[in-house]
Amino acid sequence: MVPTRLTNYFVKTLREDPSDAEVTSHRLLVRAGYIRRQAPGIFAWLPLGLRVKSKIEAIIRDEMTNAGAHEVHFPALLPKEPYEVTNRYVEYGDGMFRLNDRRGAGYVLAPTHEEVFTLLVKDLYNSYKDLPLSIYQIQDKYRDEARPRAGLLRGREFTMKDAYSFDYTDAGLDASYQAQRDAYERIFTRLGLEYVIVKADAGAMGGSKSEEFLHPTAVGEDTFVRSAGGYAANVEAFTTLAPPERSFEGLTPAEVVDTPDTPTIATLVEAANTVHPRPDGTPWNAGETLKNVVLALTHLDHTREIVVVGLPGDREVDLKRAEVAFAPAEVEPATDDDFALNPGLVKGYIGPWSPEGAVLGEKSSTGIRYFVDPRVVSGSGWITGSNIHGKHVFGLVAGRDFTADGAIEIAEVKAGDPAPDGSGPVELARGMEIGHVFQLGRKYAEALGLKVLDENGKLVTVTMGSYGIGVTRILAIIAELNNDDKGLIWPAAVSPFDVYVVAAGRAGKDDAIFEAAETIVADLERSGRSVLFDDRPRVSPGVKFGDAELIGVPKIVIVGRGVVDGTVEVWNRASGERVVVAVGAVSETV
RNA sequence: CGGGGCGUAGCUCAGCUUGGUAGAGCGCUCGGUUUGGGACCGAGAGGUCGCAGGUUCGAAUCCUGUCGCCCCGACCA
Repeated sequence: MVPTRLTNYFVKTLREDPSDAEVTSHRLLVRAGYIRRQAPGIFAWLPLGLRVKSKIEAIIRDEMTNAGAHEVHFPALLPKEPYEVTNRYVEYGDGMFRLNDRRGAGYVLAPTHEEVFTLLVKDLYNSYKDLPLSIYQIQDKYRDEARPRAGLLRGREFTMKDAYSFDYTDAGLDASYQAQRDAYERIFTRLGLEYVIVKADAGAMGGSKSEEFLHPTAVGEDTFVRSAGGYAANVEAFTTLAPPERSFEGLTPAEVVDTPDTPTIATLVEAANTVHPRPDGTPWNAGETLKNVVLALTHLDHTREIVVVGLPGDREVDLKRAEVAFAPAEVEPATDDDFALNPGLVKGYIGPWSPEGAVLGEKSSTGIRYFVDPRVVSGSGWITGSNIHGKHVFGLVAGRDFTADGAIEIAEVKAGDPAPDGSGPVELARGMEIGHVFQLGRKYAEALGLKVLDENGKLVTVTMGSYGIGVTRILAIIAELNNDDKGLIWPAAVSPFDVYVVAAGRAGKDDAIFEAAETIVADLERSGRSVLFDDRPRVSPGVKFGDAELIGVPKIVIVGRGVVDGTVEVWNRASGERVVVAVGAVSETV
């Protein structure tokens, strides 16, 4: 092996932080000469960056092989037709880069590759005997993000390992899914990345099961919940633990009460305690009111529908959860125009019931669909609007006085809410998605006609899984996690080089230092270590030490003034510890 | 798409309020001194001040427009 010498390696470190980088990983990767920005969210990779990326990819490949998956490689540039068949050409919206060739034919820069993987298998396989199959690639993906940010953490071009499994039975899919999931656990462990496996929303993609691997970090973009008892879920996938239903026995009848000037929950609670205190004297609280929120859904066919959702007054609507609950429709708060078009809704005093009868629900006077939070169980009593301006109704009981068109998970999740599996209260945390395993089911195979003959000679549709890992995002997260005020500190598993050798002397005067350094570098290379050698002849030691720290190779060998005594220093980048070692003993010490 | 900030040398920035022939530090080239924590001296190279209009005898500076970038939010299989 030929050692890599700084005198002719393609790397330049920057003395100051680049002005357009704010996040630590972005700042250091640019400063230390790993990447350069080309356009927002698009980066060029320099030799150091490529080496780290290759290390990560090698670990992924290794574990993909262990999981029985085979590597293939698709183009990033693909014809648009497969994406039209599954309708993703439209559904992906502005997020997809689209372009035309010279004849006007449509192409896309692939945001993900489900379609072409499916078609490839369809092209080659016809029999259940060929299944199961897992294939993967490591390829650049293109997504025209509305706002790329934080350097590599959310780019428009990024490297992803995407794997796809093909089975002809549901049990087979479960096994393939589990194999990938296990491989992910091994990969993230080898990379030294903490992760939480959370239940993810699977609805929109038509699949049955989905889990995300989140790395818990404050810079994360996803909010998830977890309990001490081991439950973890994306907030979109969190399900509410509903209280038990109660009998109507002994419940007082509903009562309309004057509550002027109480358009908000806070004013309502205050008024309730004044004008209609609870018989036993304990104060009413916001959680006992039923807040009815008007939402506007835009369906795929662009029709607009007004719906009302009832939830405890101490909860806000979480629009992300709402999007999932109403998918594929888009959700937004109702506008003044919506209210104008629905005079049956008395703003500030909306409720499912009125003295004249039901106001909300498909079968009510308005016909507006009405959904409730799962906490609104049969037998629960509420303070809510009476659809008369300035009046609320007390003791309105679900199941007795009103019914809804269904329960819906739309309320915000709060710290302390009980986990649905009974494992205790949950806490909220931030995380960054680093992997996603997904049972796609038969959606793509169905759309693209991927079928095989089974044991009985019957055509069956194949069931699929897709499994992604964000390679470049992982690189950024590792950088984000491993640094100090001097620069990067790579874990050995992904460091661009195993050892960094500094010749701390001046060529021409300290030739013994350079000769000793050459010997050490050769020894290290012979022992199988990759070496980055700072052999710059006339650079002062301070600059060399600074660059060594910035670049972040975990083991640094300083060949300098100790050479006269036949010693050098082995410097641990992470701990800062330096130990003196005989020149001949370096390769067994580091 | 909404809010904020910024575009001046390779990099980081000053200059703009109050218009008058474009600056600093770092980096780069040449010569010399220096070498265990980002040395120093001397001599250089390098910028149509994002772009386009306008005001003015004169615009980096004032006005209008436009493009781009960064951050926050919305959005994000």
